[in-house]
Amino acid sequence: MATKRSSQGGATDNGQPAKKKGFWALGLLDSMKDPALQHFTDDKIVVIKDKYPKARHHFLVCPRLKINNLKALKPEHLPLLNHMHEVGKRIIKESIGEEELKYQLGYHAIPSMSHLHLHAISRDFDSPCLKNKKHWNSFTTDYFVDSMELIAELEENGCVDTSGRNGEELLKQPLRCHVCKSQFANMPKLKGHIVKHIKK
DNA sequence: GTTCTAGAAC
DNA sequence: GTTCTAGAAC
Repeated sequence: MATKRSSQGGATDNGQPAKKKGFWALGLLDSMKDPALQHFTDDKIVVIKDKYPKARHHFLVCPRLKINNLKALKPEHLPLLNHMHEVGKRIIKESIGEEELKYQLGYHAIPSMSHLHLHAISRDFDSPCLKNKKHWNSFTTDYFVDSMELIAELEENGCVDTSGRNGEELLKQPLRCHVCKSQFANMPKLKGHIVKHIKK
């Protein structure tokens, strides 16, 4: 067999160009529909486990309503955002259980995946899937938009404006421990360090 | 979002 | 020599 990379997402391999540009960016919509990945659902939202968790506990809270990004948010979405926040908080707490891990709830300023999704993630960041600077800075710099702050901004201004943040810049920031702010030259050194902050 | 890998960094 | 990052392809 001429084994190229096995095509994902049901694309055929015989020159059938089922591959649109950025097809992967819609993967979240497929994951939402897959009962095997659904951790919790109600009439407003679907909660799935992140396919590549960046910490010991990592969930995505997705509204059933189609909302493309933070820019599309309007005051009418506030009840939904509050609901996502509350359910996300409950689920991450339940998942963490007895462990003494903190957590954070929020959105990426410029997400890679289409469709709005709230990250509910424990703050150990102890995961083999957390591999590079972009991963790290997307959760530990202002690239990560805190859910409560986002809700407050929408309440005050009637919209969410992330144009003040330079996403590219934030992702290139030096690697710093999120607990003690120590700086590290590379990912292995950072990862070796952060586990020391986890109470066992 | 991930995987792969060239070449920079060590 | 090996480790690690970062950019292209997917």
